[in-house]
Amino acid sequence: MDVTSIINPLNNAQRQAVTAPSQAMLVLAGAGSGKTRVLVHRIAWQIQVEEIPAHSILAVTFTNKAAKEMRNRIETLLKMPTQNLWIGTFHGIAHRLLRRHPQQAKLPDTFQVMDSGDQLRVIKRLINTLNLDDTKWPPRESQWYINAQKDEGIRARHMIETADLYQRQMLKIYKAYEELCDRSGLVDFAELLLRAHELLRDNQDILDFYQQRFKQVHVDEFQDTNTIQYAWLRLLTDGKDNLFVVGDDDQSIYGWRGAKIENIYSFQKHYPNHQVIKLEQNYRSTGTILKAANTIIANNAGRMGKELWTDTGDGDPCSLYAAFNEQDEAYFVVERIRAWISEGGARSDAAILYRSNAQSRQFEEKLMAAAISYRVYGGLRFFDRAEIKNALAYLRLIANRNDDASFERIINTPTRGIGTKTIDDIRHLARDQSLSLWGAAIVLINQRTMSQRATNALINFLELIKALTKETSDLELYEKVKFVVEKSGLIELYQKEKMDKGDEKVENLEELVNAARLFDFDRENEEGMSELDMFLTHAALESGDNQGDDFDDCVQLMTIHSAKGLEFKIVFLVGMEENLFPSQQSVDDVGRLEEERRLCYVGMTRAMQHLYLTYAESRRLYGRESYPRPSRFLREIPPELIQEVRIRATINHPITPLNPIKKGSLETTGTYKLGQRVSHAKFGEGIVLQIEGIGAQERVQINFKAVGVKWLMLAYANLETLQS
DNA sequence: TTGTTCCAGCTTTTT
DNA sequence: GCTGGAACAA
Repeated sequence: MDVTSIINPLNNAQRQAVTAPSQAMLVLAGAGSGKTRVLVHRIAWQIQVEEIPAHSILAVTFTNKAAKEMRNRIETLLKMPTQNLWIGTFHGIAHRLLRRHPQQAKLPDTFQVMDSGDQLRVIKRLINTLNLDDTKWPPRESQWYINAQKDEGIRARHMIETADLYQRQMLKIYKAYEELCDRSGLVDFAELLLRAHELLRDNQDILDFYQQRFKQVHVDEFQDTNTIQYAWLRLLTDGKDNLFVVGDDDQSIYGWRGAKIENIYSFQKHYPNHQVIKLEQNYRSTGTILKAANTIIANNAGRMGKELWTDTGDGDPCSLYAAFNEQDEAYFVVERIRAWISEGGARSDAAILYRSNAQSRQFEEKLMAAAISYRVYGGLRFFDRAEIKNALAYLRLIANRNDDASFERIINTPTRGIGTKTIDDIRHLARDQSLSLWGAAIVLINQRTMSQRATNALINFLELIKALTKETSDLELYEKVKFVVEKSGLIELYQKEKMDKGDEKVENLEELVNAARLFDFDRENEEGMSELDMFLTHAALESGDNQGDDFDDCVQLMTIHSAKGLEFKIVFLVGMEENLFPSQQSVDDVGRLEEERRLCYVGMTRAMQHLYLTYAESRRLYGRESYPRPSRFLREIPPELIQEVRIRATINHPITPLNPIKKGSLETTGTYKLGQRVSHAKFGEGIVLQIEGIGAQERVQINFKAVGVKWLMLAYANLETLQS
């Protein structure tokens, strides 16, 4: 048997992980250390060497992209297709289980998946129906609350009503929401996971079946799992020590949405026979970048402990640019990118990473002005567009009449004379009699209590849906979509739209038809599902790539969060300012601050060859000028790894009376550097945090061990420098 | 029904 | 200070 292709490309630690006998395993994989490679080769090893049938292997990821990439790489390595191998996202796998066992999961077999936008709309409606003031009980907050409960495995019926008004109200909404979802056959993302967990927990035969089927379970990005995901994994692997997880506690940046870094510690408790392997050799970045990142992350407490290293040399120092303002910052970055391109660098190898999306604008403007093509990640995805969601809502109503979310969405889109009054009546009747909106509409018509006009309009709508259902029943999927898009009146609606947007929407609808035509059933084949159901599920679970075309060579703009897992030759980490990064809302809480620091670590380790850090001394934020201090993370980088870029001579400093002295500049004086340890006769030992002013006005800010942070006039302070 | 005005909100995001 | 959504007027 030829195993050299599986083994040869691996270093020692990787090889150890890949070839280990079946057992619980925790692979702590640092950034750029070949995490995916280990997973891919491990699975290939099990199939080819340990002769575990592919259908007995499960691999779970968080994103569709990661799942796809993993499957492709395994197929390339093994030189064979792997349809039997279960690789998918937590949500995708959970969905598959629910489709296979709808009765045991207590779901109608027409159930549909609802994305978070749908969920929000449903909750918004619900709050209105409950006659609650939605300014006092914002739908977003309720949505967050409900999902947080579900992520912890808590159902409304598990909760005890307390005296707390907030809790009582949230519980009321949660309850009503659960009822509505059950009635409509709607399943949100968190529900997929929770149901799948309950399915296994409450049906011993099903649990036995899958426990026996899956000889090996692999998990990618384990540090991002939440409570219910981990509980589900434990059920599947209960008593079998066959859970292989790969993760990096230092790259846990999704705590705010329920990810439990603690799962890594729990894993070690729950699987006492586990083995830990650390992957610390980095194949991406220069030694300098790694050193800087290592030093920063070392400030976090409670780490598993890892230090990245490389044998490819130090490379250039990291560059730091103190911009005058956010305009100057963007100007600087674009100039550097221009230089990079003129030296033969590819645009797509350059990335601008920021903490929050709002920061992208200056860079877009400057790039546009410089005629450098760029792509901003994280906008609306294809299946999230309103026109697409409308078309899908028609299709969903065809597939499941009780889908209230879709019913509401399209009952008057395009407008067909069904007003708020009629819709309100339907809603209340539905709620009073526990009917779906569709059912309530029929009752309402039969009651003959509405005006003739409203009744006719409503009848027309119901007839339209019935007609669409009937006339498309024998059509191919793409013909169905085409028929619905045209006959629903959506095309017509958008054609009439005056602004330039209308054409685009029509094009998108045509693109939807095309997507249906290209939809690959074999790949997605799930037993018991119609083509339409499969397509709708695909739309909900994979809202389309916001990935740019790989063909386009353009500069990449994205948040640091969305850059996780990617790498670029040259990276600009911009807006390195207090209250922006770390975010204002995270500075008061140690845990959240540490997550920001991990985010910084993630951002820095995206860079392969060169890392630029920039901050602005003045920034317009929310319409007001602010004078932020440089990010504390900058101070955590050893100064010798940083080279400050100064092109200030070419930039005119407008005179701003508010900012007479340069605040928070990181430039070094002759004697003192940031991070320099000093000693003061009265205050004792401390560390230089900031330096400002010139000559006799020169002041330093020092964090004294004994007395805290103080500003001192350098001329009088008589500081003594200490070795660090 | 459409266009206008007003007002809150303002990290990060995948499924 | 800008944006998106909701409320309002015509």
